[in-house]
Amino acid sequence: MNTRQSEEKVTITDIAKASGVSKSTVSLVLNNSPLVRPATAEKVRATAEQLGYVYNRSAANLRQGVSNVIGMVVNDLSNSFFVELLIGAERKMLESSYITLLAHTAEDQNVQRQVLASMREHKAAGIIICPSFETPAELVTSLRQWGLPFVTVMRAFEGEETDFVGADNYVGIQMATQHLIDLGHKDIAFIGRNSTYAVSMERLRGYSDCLEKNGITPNTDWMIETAISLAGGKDGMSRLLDQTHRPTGVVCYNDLIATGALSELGNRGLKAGEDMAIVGSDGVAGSAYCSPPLTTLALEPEHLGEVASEMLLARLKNPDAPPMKYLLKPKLIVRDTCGAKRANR
Amino acid sequence: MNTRQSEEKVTITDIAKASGVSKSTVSLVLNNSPLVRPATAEKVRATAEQLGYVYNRSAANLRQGVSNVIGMVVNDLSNSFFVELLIGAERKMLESSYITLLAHTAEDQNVQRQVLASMREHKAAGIIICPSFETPAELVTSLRQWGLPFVTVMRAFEGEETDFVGADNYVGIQMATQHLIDLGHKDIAFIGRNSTYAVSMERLRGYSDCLEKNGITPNTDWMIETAISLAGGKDGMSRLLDQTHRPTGVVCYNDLIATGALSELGNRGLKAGEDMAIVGSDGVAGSAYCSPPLTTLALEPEHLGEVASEMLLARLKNPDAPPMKYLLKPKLIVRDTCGAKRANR
DNA sequence: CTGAAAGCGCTTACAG
DNA sequence: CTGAAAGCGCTTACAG
Repeated sequence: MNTRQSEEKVTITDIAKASGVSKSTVSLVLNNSPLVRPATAEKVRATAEQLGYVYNRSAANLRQGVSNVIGMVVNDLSNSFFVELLIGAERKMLESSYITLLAHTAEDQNVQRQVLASMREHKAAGIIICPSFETPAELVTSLRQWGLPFVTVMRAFEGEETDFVGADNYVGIQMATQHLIDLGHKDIAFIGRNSTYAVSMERLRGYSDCLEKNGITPNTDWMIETAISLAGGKDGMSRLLDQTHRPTGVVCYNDLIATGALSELGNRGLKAGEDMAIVGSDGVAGSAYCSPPLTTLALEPEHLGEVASEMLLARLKNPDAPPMKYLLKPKLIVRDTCGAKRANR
Repeated sequence: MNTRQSEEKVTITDIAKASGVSKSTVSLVLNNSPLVRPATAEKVRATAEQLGYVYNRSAANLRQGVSNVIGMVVNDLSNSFFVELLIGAERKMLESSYITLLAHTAEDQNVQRQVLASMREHKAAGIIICPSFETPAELVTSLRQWGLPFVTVMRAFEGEETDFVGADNYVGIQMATQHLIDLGHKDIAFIGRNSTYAVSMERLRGYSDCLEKNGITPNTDWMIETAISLAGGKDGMSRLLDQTHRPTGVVCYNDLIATGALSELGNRGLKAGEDMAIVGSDGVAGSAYCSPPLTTLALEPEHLGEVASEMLLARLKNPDAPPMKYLLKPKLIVRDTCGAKRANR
């Protein structure tokens, strides 16, 4: 790269002059159009390089009416599940020469509104959104009206058919619950009930239905309402352990809750997998390094992120295709906190 | 918002016509210029709203030569330290009405080069960068040549005076090591040596110097080289425990390593804080929920992220100010893995 | 305080 | 395969 010229801004007009072709041809070359003779293209590219040319995306965006940025709206980056999802999605986008405009809403509706508006102003080509708590279904209407393609991740909008990537929460939690039952547990609690949050209710229902299917009457005292966080998990376990009649097993809403619960167990000198069986959900990278290693459900967040990107890319190519859905079927990862390995000895 | 009109794209020209002023005035109003009479501004704003106007940033960027996006280049999102840093930085930027273009390099030089080039094309107003492993100092030259303001986070460039936000690694690790020595340990190992990585060498030096200052001869067999990851920590601890002469305390490069080490300890039926004293570094949110809770160094990643944003914002306001530095002094957080609480009983 | 005019750097039909 | 021309929607001096 020639350092001197790169200081002054060089445009396609300069390249055109220097290489003896028209602006149009330069533009075509820059966009890898097959219309240009290879020899010409090569010459143009060499000139661009030599002049220290930098493509100006703002100009292209203005002209074309869209940009090559993809908005990524994430509700909770303090949960590694969403971080891993973000990593997968971002990597895939980069491979397709898009770049990610990130916004962390921290479950705040106002922030979500603000960033979405900003992404619209930036002429984002599309949006991947993990909606924050209690996002009204009208958001879907707005996004459509704006002509902004989007795929929804993990949290579906009630009554709306949108492109969606998620996991089968109901089936997953049933597998987790059944696993505990198969190990001989009858007194099983659930930590992470959150009535304002559809996914929580879905998982709770999976837990509850599974108990009933096995002839066990669900105990509402054991459906612990907490914040979805490490602190919430710890607090939830604490409240559970303070009850006079303790359960022997616990299904946790997710790995964050499970990790917090494990921590409280340790504080009380109790051992997961021996004194109490614990199962999480999500299969976050850290779950394998809990002490003891956490039995959980693999939801493959990074994979889900990649799928979300691919789906959005497909949507951009084909705006009128029918709504797409990807529902991952969780797999049980048996590690130590459920006690299965001990039981097998 | 009027739904019908928002479908066709309305521009400032439309607003100008509809409200009986010139384009210039509309532009001034949109940018909150004090030059416009309040009554006029109000009228213009109402018209804009009514027509369903959407500001077109691409046009503004083209005209102004810069955008309102800030590039955030992060080396390792699988380390919560950087995630928390990102959260802090992003929130601060949003408050200042910037929006974050995120790139995760996953310690890959090629990806880093690619995303930086892309951010340049997008006319990013500035960059916050946590450089990936072995980033050559020439990157600084490029960035300067490009006229792209940036602040470097955590990893400084050797021989380059750049705006920098980081922590005093040397002093921090000495505090951690001294804490173990004060608890009576003499045989202290270090997990997370990585000779290609300056921060690791800095922390290793803090550990080593602290031992010597206390009349203890450092044992190179106990300076465990590993990947900086959960797996690396687990593996490092495993190799340490396989040695015939085991240490009684371990200083870990960071919380990721410490968490992995804790996990291996648990697998072997050993208890941190009793059979082996462990200290981490970084003070990631999850460190409080390890089992047992991790004694570590508070580096306040979220705060560092905020500081990085503020520093970049200051730099944008004042391009010619001398280089700025922020070096956080770590604080020791005593929890359970060091055994101090037991010792005090 | 407000308006008329120029121009930022691209892309895209349209000719040839 | 290549060129001339128009225009995307803003902002910014410059007048008044």
